[in-house]
Amino acid sequence: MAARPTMKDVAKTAGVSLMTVSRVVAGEAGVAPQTAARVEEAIRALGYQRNDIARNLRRKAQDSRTIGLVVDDLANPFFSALARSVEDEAYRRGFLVLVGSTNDDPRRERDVVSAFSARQVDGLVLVPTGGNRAFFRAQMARGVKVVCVDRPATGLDVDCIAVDNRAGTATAIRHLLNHGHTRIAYLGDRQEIWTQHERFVGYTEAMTAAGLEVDSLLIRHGLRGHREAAAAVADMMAGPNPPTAFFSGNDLVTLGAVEAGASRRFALVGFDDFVLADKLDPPISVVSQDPAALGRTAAQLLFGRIDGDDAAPRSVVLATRFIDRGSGGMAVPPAGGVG
Amino acid sequence: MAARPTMKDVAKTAGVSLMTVSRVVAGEAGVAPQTAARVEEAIRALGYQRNDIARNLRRKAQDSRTIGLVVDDLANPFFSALARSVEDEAYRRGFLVLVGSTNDDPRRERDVVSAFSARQVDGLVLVPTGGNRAFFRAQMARGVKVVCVDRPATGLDVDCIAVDNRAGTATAIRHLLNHGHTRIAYLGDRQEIWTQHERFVGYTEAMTAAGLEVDSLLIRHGLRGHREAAAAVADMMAGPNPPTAFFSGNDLVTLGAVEAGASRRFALVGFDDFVLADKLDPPISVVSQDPAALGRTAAQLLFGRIDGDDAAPRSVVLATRFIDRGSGGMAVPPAGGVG
DNA sequence: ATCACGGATGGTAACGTTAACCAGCTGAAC
DNA sequence: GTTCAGCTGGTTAACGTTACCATCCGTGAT
Repeated sequence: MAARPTMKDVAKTAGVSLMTVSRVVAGEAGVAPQTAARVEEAIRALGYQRNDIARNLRRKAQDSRTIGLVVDDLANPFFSALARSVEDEAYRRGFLVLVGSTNDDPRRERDVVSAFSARQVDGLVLVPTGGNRAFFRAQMARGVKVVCVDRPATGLDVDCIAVDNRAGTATAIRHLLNHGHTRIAYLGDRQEIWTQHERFVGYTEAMTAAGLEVDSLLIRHGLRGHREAAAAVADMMAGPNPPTAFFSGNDLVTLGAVEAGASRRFALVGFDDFVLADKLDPPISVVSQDPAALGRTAAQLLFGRIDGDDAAPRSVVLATRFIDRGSGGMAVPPAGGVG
Repeated sequence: MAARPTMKDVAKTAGVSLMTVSRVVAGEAGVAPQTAARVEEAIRALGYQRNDIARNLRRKAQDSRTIGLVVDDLANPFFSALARSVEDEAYRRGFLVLVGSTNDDPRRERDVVSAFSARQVDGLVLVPTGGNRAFFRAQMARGVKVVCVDRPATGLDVDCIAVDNRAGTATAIRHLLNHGHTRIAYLGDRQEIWTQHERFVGYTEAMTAAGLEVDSLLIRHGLRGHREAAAAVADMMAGPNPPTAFFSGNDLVTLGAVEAGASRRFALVGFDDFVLADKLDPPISVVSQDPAALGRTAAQLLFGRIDGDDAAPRSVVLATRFIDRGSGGMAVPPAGGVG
């Protein structure tokens, strides 16, 4: 409860001026060793710690050594892995990280980013919701550097790190086609989420390229979480002429499909790798991406910007990796099709 | 790049004094509606946003509306679920959250907490490494409120939220005993981690209570991550007189055991529930705890402290839940023991 | 003895905001 | 017409730090 000691207190105790204390604390040259020792001693005695709020205010020209990290949901393994690698990069550079989850809600995104910006963050690693275009433009005009991860910010001229969602999905679909599947269902989260849209386009393109029509009865968007996904699968399987294979647009949806299809009734390939995918029966084939690499790259790009890199916005596309574990070959229909 | 507008700029544009702007921005009464409107207009025109760094400096008596969250590893699903619920509570109250991972390294913990404290956080939700006792005492003397989660801070008089690790473990061990197992191996992370120690004690007590000797060949501490755990299992199973059952001290170790025992060669019960545990073959029985509840409770307690609650430190113990999925009944030895 | 110089230290003003007063103005009551 | 209350708005001084400049002292050259 005792008021925190300030440089003034330290100065009084050490019998020197405020400025000398400031110099010692900042590790600047130009202080005699004995004087410095006396100051250090006073600092220890009082338990003094610099107030970085005051410091940041005074030297506002410099950066505040704080960044903001805004993701969809911190509890999601994909985003938490990403967050950890952003935090590691920040720690290496002596930066602090403010975090916020948006829940894919533009209003909460706005709240969070606004609060971060009021705290004078130097930059943001952002998984954008898709809203708040004008708002972000205003933030960037104020000097806040922004780097998008996982999804680009539509209509915003910023750096972006993401994977090639279309190509990754197309590979997965071709894998299913090669196993003889033609009735391949698509399960995805809300189409407004850029990654989901891209993956759906990849699905459509791969199907069309194979000369197949996309059956709208086999398409489900807007699946939030595994429960809804499981229900969608059960629903489709109960209908007439069910699919023989499913493509799932993210890890949670894949989980739902696994729950619904524990009895090997259909083939399944999902986007995003997940823990124990290889230990299931059958092991699940996936399109895998590396969230830690995404986070690391994003952070590095952001710190480059903070250090003054003002080249044109970059767009980094990382590759996905298809991991064939066998689940694409289940329940292959007899040759000849359904005619 | 343009310098951020300040209240001064807004005042000039609106043709009022600085104080009037401050009052409008803070939403204080005592400003005529028309004047306020003029100020609002200027704010919009300039894109003004309050500088909370300056604000916090001036009103240091009040709190800075920022808390720090320090966990072992943000990428670990357990901690990320906890983090998300802490963040939700903070968001509801208009607080910001700084995060840091310690990697169970007291030095990094110290770095991170020190930086948070220099930023004048009002409180900390902390998963303590076990080191830095004196350091934390100093921080708390400065007025930083601390609440520990998952593990108590030994020798520190602070609030703590954790589960009953001994009782949870004992339940698991008794479950295995009831299935006829007597050679039950213990696999855990570093014993210096409080939870691991507690779980080991629970194991020992349950074994002794059943009149069984604890065979040191069946004990492995210090397993960091699933890979080491899998190797430990393989090693034990290859030895003479292998165990018929394993208890694993955390989720990652359980994962390793699953990897090593995919072929149902032994019984297994683990601490911490995990995604897909029920979809494995066999489904894995676990002692489950609720990380979101831990985080929520910790945050609520912390905000209570920040709001002035200065009652004696509380210790909240949440119950664990044993989920029997069948993996405890595998490979039951023939009655009569090993003689 | 004087001067220039460099290293050490101190004084002062700012950073952007708010707390605590204080000064006008209006209008109503006497 | 004076007074006082009530409201609006302004002035000043902080918060804890650092940028900038001034001062002081000892040394060596002239």
